[in-house]
Amino acid sequence: MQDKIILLSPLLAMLNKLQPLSKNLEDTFTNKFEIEEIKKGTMLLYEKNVCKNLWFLANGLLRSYHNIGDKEITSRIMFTGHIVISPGSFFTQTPATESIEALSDCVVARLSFDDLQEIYKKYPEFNYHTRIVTEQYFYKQEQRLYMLRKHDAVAKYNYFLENYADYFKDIPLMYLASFLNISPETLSRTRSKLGKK
Amino acid sequence: MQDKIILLSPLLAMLNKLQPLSKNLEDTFTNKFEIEEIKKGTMLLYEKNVCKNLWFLANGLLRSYHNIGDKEITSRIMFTGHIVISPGSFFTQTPATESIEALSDCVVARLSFDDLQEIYKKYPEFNYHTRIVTEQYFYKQEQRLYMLRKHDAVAKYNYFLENYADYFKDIPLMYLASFLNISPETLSRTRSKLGKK
DNA sequence: GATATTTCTTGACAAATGTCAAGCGGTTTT
DNA sequence: AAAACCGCTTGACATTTGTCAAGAAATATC
Repeated sequence: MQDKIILLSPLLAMLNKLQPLSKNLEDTFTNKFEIEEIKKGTMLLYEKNVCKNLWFLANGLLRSYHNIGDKEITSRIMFTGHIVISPGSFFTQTPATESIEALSDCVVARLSFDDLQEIYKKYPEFNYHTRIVTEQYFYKQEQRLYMLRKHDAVAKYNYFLENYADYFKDIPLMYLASFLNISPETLSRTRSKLGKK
Repeated sequence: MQDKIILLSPLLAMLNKLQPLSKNLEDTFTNKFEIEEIKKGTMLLYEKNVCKNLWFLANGLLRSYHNIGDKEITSRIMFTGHIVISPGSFFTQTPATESIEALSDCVVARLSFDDLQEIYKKYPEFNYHTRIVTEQYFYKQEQRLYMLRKHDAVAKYNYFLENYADYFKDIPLMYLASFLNISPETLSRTRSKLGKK
C-alpha cells in the first residue's frame, strides 16, 4: 500500500493540483489501482480485445501499434507519467484497433473501466479532473496531427526535435520513424543530412 | 429566445441524453448562447488570437486552417451539429495556431469561455457532460490520425469514402484534398483512377 | 445572360519517399 | 569467444506524390 501511494504520487499530485481531492476520493481512487511490474515485450492490450483498463505508467516505455499488411505501424509512444488507454476502445468499451506493448521493463498501475465508473458514481466531482485531463490529451493529439501534416521528412524531424526529442532518448529509431510516419531508411537519411542532431 | 431554443435543441437533446440537465442548468446554458448568422467567408477566429468562444454550428460548414509558407493547410472541416473550438487555444486560453472560416452561410450559437466557466462553477455536474463529449471528440481525432497514417492516396481516399463521405457532399474537393493531406492534383487523379466513386 | 472568377482536371517533369538488398556494429546468447 | 540477432546505415532503383502550367468545367458576379 505504501508502495502504491509512492508510485501513484505523481498522478495524485497532478489531480490535486487541478482541484484538491477529498480524502475519501483519494483513498478510493488509490485503492482501486493494482500495481504490476511487467517485462519488456509484454502485451498490455491485444487488437480486437476490449481495452478494459486504464494504466498509469509509473515507469517505463510503451507503444501502441496496429498492423497494415505485414507491417507494424506504431501509432503512439507513451512515457513515464502518462495515462495510457486505447481511447476509442476504452471510452466506448468496444474492440480495440491497436495493440499496446512494453518497450522496456515497466511499472504500471492498473485501474479497470468498471472501477472507474464506480468512482464517477460515488464521486461525481471527479468528472472535473478527467474533463481537464481529457482536454489536455486532446490538444496534445492535435499537435501530433499538426506534425504529421508537415510537408516532408526534414520538417517533421525538426518539429520532432523541438517538441518531443527529450522524451525519445531511449527509443529505437525504428519506432521514432513510425511515430513520424516515415520509413526507418528515410529517417536515417534525414538525420545524416541534418548532421545527426 | 424561442428561436434560440429551436437552434440549440439538437445540442440540448444530445446533452440530456447523456444525463438529464436540471431545468436551471438547461436555462442558464441556453441563455448564455448568442445566435449569429454569418456569411460565407466570415472569419470566426484569426490565427494568433485567443479562441474565446465555443460555437455550436446549428447550420453550415466551417473549416480551420493554418498557413505554411504561401499555402493554406485545412486542418479540420466542421459540419452542422458540431461543437467548434480551436482546442489548444480554447482550453488553455492562449493564442491559436489556426484560423476558422465559414465555407458557407452559417447559423452559429456562440458561448464565451468565461460564461462556460461560470456554468461549471454553478453547475459542477456539467463536467460530466463535457467529459463525455471531449472523449468523443478525442477518439474521432484518433481515427483521423489513423487515416492520415495510411500509406498512399488511394488508401486514404477509400478510408475517407467509408467513414466521412456523407459529410462532404457540398465541400469543394480542394478542401477534401487538404483534409486528406494530399494535393488537389493527387486527389483528382486518385478519383479518376477509382472511377469517381 | 454574358463575363469573370474559381475549381477541377490533365500532362510533363522534378522531388521525395518507399522498397529491397547488402553490410556494419553493437548486444545478447550459448 | 563464436555465433546469432537486432537495429542502423547506405546504395540502387521504383513508385508515389508534389509542382508548375494550361485548359476545361463549374460557379459566382455583374
